[in-house]
Amino acid sequence: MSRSDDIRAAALELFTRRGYEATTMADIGAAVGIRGPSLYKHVASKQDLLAQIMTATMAELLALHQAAVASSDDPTERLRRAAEAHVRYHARHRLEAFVGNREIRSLTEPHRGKVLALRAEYEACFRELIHAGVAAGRFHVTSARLASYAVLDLGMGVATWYREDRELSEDAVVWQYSEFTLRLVGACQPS
Amino acid sequence: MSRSDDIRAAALELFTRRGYEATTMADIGAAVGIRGPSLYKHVASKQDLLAQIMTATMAELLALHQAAVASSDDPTERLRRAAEAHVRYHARHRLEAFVGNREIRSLTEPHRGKVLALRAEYEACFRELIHAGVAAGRFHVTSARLASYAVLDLGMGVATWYREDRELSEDAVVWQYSEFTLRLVGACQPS
DNA sequence: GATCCCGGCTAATGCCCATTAGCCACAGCG
DNA sequence: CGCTGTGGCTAATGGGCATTAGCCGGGATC
Repeated sequence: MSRSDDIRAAALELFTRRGYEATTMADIGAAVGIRGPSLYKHVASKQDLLAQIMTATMAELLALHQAAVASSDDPTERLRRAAEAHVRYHARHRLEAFVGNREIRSLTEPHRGKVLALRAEYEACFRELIHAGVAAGRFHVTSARLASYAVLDLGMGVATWYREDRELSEDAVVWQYSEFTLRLVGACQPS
Repeated sequence: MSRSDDIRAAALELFTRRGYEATTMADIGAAVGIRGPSLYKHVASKQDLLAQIMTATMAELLALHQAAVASSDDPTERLRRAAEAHVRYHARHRLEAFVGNREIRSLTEPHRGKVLALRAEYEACFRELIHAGVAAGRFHVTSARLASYAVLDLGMGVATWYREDRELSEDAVVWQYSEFTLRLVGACQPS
């Protein structure tokens, strides 16, 4: 289904640049070289397009997170890898991440609940990771909740300003930001 | 002009919750107890409402920043105060900050340029602050640009999740987050 | 008391949009 | 060669929206 994929990609691009509400089916059609109504031969609705993008994004993010934290038992190392996965995803798939974060309010109810649940689960994972580090005396923060918000927000910020063609490589950003994360939770000695 | 202020406040609330595109003039009118068309006795247009909100927000943020950094010569103290002002604004005026960050793409051209210029100026201030600290050997980051993005994103994140009625007081968030900022740039010894 | 204007209202206006209906070309298959 | 299904098109449907026009009550001003 190359056509459907093209359409999803075009929609993603437009949702990112203009927002869901400001994007019309005609716009999406034009981006793949057909008229608006023809899109309905490939997708159920505009809303469905958004739902597909957002659920796939959250599922992928969660899967990457699970894989990252499964690779170590050390709290610091687990958080580092989780932060790396988080930042790398937000850099590499910045369109998906951007839309995933900003268009939740445009999702209608059967889907919004699911996406919010996945997001809450993701947030809880980070909070738990930080909590474990604090309990082990490895991190030093007064509020694990606040620290987890901070760490998550760092990644989301990457999705807003990162561009592939800058002087900053993906690896550079990932490395720096996971360093920021560890400093933030007080896991690092100053180098 | 209490009425105009009420309208701006209602628009701000709705733009935050539903987004600019998804908010109708009728919605805004209903929020202040009148019909949509009657709003035009008080405001020029929906777009003008957004422009007023966004330019006022950026101007206020910049003014607070200037006041904060003017109060010290020490790089660490200047960054701390700038971060405090940044976070405090994003907590106390979270609606304004939220809309200011998310609806830039809904602003049409005469205004968007101005708001983007103000925002660029604000970002440059932080970058300069961090650069100065690095030059003085007080901060330790490989990229002042990256660090400034991180610091700014932290504040913007606050505007997305902060609520006045939580267990976390404004001061608690401000203090924690400015601590995060200083740790992030490597200005803190681990305590 | 007449006038004026402020701030409401309802009813257009003109447009845009998502989605549906119904048509057609054509490619692959029998 | 005919059939069928795929994927395009245009036209219609039904609705919503920002904005404008034009009306009106009522309080302030003279």
